Amino acid sequence: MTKSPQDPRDRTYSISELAGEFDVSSRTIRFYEEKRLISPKRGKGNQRRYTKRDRARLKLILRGKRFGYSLDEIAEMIGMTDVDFNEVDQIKKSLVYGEKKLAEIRNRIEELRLLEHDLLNVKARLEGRLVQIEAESASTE
Amino acid sequence: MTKSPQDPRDRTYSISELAGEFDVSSRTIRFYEEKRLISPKRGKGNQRRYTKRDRARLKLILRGKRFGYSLDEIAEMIGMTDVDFNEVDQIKKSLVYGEKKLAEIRNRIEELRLLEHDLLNVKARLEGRLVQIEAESASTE
DNA sequence: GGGTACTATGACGTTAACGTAAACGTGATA
DNA sequence: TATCACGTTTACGTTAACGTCATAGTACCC
Repeated sequence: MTKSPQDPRDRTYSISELAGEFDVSSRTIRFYEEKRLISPKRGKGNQRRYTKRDRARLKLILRGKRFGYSLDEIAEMIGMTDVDFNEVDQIKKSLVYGEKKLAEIRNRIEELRLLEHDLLNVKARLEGRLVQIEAESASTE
Repeated sequence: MTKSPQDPRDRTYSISELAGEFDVSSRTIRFYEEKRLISPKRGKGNQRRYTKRDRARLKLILRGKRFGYSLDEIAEMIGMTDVDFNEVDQIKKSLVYGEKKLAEIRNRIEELRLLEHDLLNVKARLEGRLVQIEAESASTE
């Protein structure tokens, strides 16, 4: 299986296509470019063309944001995926950094479980209270 | 088991105690008060005294922040825990809201798993590359 | 080739979430 | 009672992350 001249995987996107898909403004995407988080090529008339890879990157940025990471932190994380694939030291550093991030993520998952647990408790108490109120009103009818 | 006049559970905290414990500034805690996220009583000389309940609330606020929730969103969530315990409609509304939040949390857990997965992939590729480099250098020694 | 819909580049505006500094009160302690 | 360490309010400053123009080029369609 080789690539034909017009492989569908070579598809690119305009800025507003991506903006629409991910529900952010074009300005936002350009802003990410200013901050060097993403670097699309330019096509006809100097317009930005985003590859699938660019698209995946944007997705990652937005995902990071949803977890409260700042753009600077995300830039670091992304840097990790852009390691010069030949520099041994770089690779080793990236692995260490990656381990840290993994630990962080696992921590967050744990914390979310705790939060879920808290909310379930509140819910149980509220439901209990509802039953109680019903019982009371039934006894006074 | 009843409460003695000086039950240790009645312990309160000063603002800097909490600030120290949670590693935020006093200003930050006061700011949360401005935004009505927390409402400590005042003690001697008009100083803020935080109960265990206040402390738990602060913890919740900070946890929410770590997940990228804005203070306004956190205010809403907290509102849920302060429901008037006698208003049936309020309780029902809170339950619906709680369900939404639970779904959100479960989504986030899923997304974090995906992120973890992505990072593990990157890691595997980097490690593979390391082995490859070693093999190359060994063959040219 | 004229309209219209999209895009690019500035540049300034806005908002949330604090930081920082001033000016002052309070409480324990030497 | 003077000196701290800590607290209070008020107010202005700062930064990240965009929003919102204005101005101008471009592209596709009839």
